[in-house]
Amino acid sequence: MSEKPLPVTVLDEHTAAHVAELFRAFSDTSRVRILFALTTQELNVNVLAEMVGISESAVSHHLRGLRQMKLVVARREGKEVFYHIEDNHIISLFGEGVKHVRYG
Amino acid sequence: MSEKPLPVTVLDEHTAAHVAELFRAFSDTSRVRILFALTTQELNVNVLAEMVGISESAVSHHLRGLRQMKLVVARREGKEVFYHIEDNHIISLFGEGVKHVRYG
DNA sequence: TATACATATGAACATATACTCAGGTGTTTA
DNA sequence: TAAACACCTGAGTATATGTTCATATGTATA
Repeated sequence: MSEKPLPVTVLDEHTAAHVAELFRAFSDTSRVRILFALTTQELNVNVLAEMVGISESAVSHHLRGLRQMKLVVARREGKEVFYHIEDNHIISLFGEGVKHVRYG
Repeated sequence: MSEKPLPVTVLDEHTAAHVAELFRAFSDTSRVRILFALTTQELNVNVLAEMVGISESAVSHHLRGLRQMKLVVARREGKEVFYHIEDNHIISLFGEGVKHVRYG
C-alpha cells in the first residue's frame, strides 16, 4: 500500500515576492541594529545614527524604506523625529530571528 | 517625578550581521518559493526547479547557500538529491513571515 | 528675519546578488 | 564501459543595494 503523496503546494509568485520583501527589510546589519533598538523604545534619527555607527543620512534612508513598508512609524516632536515599531507581530517575528541566532 | 529612561540596548555588530544573514536567506522570491515547498515535504532539485520556474542550476545555487547556512539538509537517493528543512524553529520563523503577508 | 539645528532627499559609486551558460562530478543502466 | 541522467560549480553579466556627499526641507530660537 503506497503513501498518498502530499499535494505539492507552490506559493504564488506575488505572495512570495511580498514575503521576500518583508524579510529583506531585516536582511541588512545596520537595519537589524536600528530595528532591534526600536523594539524596546522610541528613538530619534540622531541617536540611532550614533548607536549604529553610520551617518544620519544613511539612517534616514533606511528609515524611509522601513516607513514605506509600514514597519516603523514616525512622530515629529519639534525639530526631532522619533521612530517606533507599532506592529507587535513584526516585533515578535524579528525577535524570533534574533533568538535563533543567539540561542541556536 | 521623571520616568527612568530605558537603557539603550545596542545589538552588537557581530550578532546583527548574523541576524541579517539569516533573514537574507528568506529575502529572495525564488528562495521563498523553494523554502515554502520544503516546509511541507522533501523534494528534489528537478521538481523544485519546475515549481519555481527557474533553471535547475539556479535552484542548485540557492540550495548551496541554504545548505551552508544549515537551513536545508540534502539526502542523496540514487541520482537524485532530496532536500528538506530539519529545524522546526526555522519552519515556524519562515511561516510567521508568510502569515504576516497573507493575513496582515 | 536670519541662523542654527534635525532630518530628508537625489545623485553617484562601489559592492553584492541572482541568473545563465558551459562544463564538471556522481550514479545508474544499456 | 559507454551513455544517459541528475545535480553541482565557476565565470560572466545585469541589476539591486547601502553608503556618502551635497543640498533641500522643516522647525526652533536669537
